[in-house]
Amino acid sequence: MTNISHKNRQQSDDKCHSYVACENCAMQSICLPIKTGQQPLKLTNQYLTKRVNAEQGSVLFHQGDALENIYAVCSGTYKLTLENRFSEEKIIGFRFPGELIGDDALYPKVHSHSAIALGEATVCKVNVAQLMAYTQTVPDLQLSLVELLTRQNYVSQQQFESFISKKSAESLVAAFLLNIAKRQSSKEEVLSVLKLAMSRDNIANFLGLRRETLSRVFAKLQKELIIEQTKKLVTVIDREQLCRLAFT
Amino acid sequence: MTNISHKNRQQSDDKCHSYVACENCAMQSICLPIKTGQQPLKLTNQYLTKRVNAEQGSVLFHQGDALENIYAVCSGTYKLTLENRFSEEKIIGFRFPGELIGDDALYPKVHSHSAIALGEATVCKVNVAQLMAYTQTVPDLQLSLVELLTRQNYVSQQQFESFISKKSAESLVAAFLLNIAKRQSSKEEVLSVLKLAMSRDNIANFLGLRRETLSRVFAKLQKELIIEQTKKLVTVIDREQLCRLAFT
DNA sequence: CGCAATTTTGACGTAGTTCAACACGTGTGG
DNA sequence: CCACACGTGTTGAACTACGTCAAAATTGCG
Repeated sequence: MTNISHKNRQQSDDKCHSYVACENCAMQSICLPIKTGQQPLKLTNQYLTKRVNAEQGSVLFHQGDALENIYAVCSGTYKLTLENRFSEEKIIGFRFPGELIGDDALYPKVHSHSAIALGEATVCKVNVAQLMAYTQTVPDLQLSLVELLTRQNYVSQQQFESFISKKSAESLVAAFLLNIAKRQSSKEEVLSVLKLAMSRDNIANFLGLRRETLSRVFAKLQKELIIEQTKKLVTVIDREQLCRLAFT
Repeated sequence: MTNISHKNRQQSDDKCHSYVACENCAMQSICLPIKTGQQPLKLTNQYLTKRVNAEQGSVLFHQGDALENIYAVCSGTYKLTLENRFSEEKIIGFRFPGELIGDDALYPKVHSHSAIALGEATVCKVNVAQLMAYTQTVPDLQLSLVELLTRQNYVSQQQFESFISKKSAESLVAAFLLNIAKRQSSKEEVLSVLKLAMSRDNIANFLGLRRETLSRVFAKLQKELIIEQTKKLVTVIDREQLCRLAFT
């Protein structure tokens, strides 16, 4: 069951959320179908719900849910989790503004994981049944869907390859930070101060490390003046060194 | 550059290759477009080349090559590899009959890894440019392509999820053997004798272990009467135990 | 402020790596 | 035909990175 809160909560002392522009969103190929020659708004409104608010901890879908919608993050961060046979949580990914959630369920029509907001967030929602209905009649939309799928396949592949080749805890962490930096940056502009919405436990869980190990790695990187950390903010000081570590 | 040998080499003392049936192949949705209402042969012949022979070590494409074709394995086994900045090989997957190769390059149009035959093999070849040209005019083919992509996305996702939950060497090996067994088996029939075309070094490389560690794990599994190994043949004796180990 | 959750630090155990030696099969050349 | 190299796989012994356990320090929140 989808479980999004529409309540407009007061922004806490978090910085204001920055919303990603549609032009930088992975969903754009099916949200901005200008090529269709139809009124874009009129068409997309049939299956697209824009900027739905979600509060901390709210769940877009649960592992095992039938596929109803796919989502694009507008602001905030989501974690994707698997649940062990004995209800241990395993984080298999994070999603940042401009990235898709739930699209990997298009084939078996069932979500293989859960998606949970880490803090307040907003998402755009695409109803799959309605989208599919439209692809039947609008050929260009189908083409856009192919494009979306191939791009997404590529993203998954990239992540897989970056993961499978890492060995030491240090290189995992380095690769993680660089990956986050890249995904939070806009095109051509490299971000060096990272807001991490997730806890250290979340990161350790995702990377398959113990929280203690992660803590020690961060401490080491800080001591070597490669990064600077102050609670949820991590600053990349020596990007080159970090790259070197990531590819070791 | 594609690099397939058409020479009909004498079968060595390997067992005869078993070719996968098209009905069990991941490519079927675009190879058997019976729904198109056209002469299937006439249509698919435009982009499909069936059962091309490839010899041991031959390369379908290199990491960095521009995408020309995607392939389905008919017989034999392929390894997919990344090359390190200093030419160490990292194996990121194996492909068995009925499975696709190169499809993940559909988006950036460049292969992110190499595909190399482990022994003699045959593949079916789909020319992407021609396929794409046809999808423009044959809507059902486009739909089939969407289906292929979503299924493939799903497969990647599954593999990623199995990988990211980092585990002991023993459970990695157990999961690997079960995975191989499942992929080499046909529907509903569980295979217990596995022909491993890849060397122990290949497996160790893929799993991120040292060859010595892998050897010790195999020895332990054999001592505990869970598997039986005679060079390239591995027999799963106690499937249940193997499952238990895989999920630990 | 005060309590709970998160993060860090230290001491110690262990799984897997590293290094080195050996065993086996296969191909090559004298 | 044997000698030798070479690729592949196995085994033992020492080493090390990460996990485990326990406790302290810091942060966040009512």
